[in-house]
Amino acid sequence: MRSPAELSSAFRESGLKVTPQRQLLFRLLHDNATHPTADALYASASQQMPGISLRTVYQTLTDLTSMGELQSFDFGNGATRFDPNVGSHHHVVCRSCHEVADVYVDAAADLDVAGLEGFTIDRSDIVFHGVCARCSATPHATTPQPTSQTNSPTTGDMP
Amino acid sequence: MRSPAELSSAFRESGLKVTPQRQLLFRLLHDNATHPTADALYASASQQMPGISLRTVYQTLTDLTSMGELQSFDFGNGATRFDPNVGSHHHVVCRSCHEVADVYVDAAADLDVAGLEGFTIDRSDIVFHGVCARCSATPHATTPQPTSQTNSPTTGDMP
DNA sequence: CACTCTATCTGCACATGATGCGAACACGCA
DNA sequence: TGCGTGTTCGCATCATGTGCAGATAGAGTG
Repeated sequence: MRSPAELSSAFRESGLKVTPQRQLLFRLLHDNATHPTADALYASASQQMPGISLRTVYQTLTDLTSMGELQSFDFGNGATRFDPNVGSHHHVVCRSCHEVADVYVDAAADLDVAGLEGFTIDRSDIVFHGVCARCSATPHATTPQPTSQTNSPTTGDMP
Repeated sequence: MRSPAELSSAFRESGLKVTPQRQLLFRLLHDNATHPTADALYASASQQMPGISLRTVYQTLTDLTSMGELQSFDFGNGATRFDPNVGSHHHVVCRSCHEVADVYVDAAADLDVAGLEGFTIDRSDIVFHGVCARCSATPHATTPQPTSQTNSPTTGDMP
């Protein structure tokens, strides 16, 4: 997504208002690579602006998503996750702590697929499920932390 | 998943009981390519066995999934979908009617991926989003129907 | 066939994520 | 400063799932 300043301009130009709540969310989302849930953003926002409504967070996320400034994903862990990275990329999800990281798949657009007859495709999502380095070291880790990745790359197709 | 008869034997051999409810669900799921939700199965089951509990449907689906007889997927449409096809395959989802179809992706296991450092991957899901033939013809179709696909194949990578 | 043990079924309460609605509020322009 | 309309907020509501406990009924045994 664009910077908070650019978004503010874009909102005003579209006749939308730039409220403190929206500005706060712009800042919290900009360059945010943690793929936060609405609830996580609400928690962060509440620290800087006690009293902000969860409803407003949802509303703003929905608006930004429909404006194309955010992408939303559901990895089956109960809550929708939002990603300000709207470029072409895919994801890897830790099945232990549910941390999400961006991955880049070469030739993802050139896959040879059987069974698409009749469908007009406009988006392809590839999601890798596995265990992150931290959870591999601490089997029962549950608290996601910011970016941190290290060794032992591995890939496979198990379904 | 295996046939109702095979599942019944397998259940008994494992000390699990073969109840009419389970047998009904075995039948409803066998060779079922519609990727039903728990609620959809409950609706089907209720017709043949009025009084069956939604709780029992959920329980049985969970059991079959943990036994490896079913795969479960969440495509972000609100409800988990179940698939008796436990072989290696992927999916295409209609963004209009939410119909789900199986697709087969060549070389899905050989993708060249950047960003997996630190992760140990055990499963890769590829989901194509688009519009099915029926919804292309009838823009506002909302009622999923059994299998039916035809022309105009198209693929892309838009995110 | 009756008996018994125990897995299962069922109904309801509850948890969580998300949305609809209406009144009060405040951004942005004149 | 004043006004109009888009926003915010809080609460009710919906939907998918899960936890719990008593009633029920497989399935092996005598």
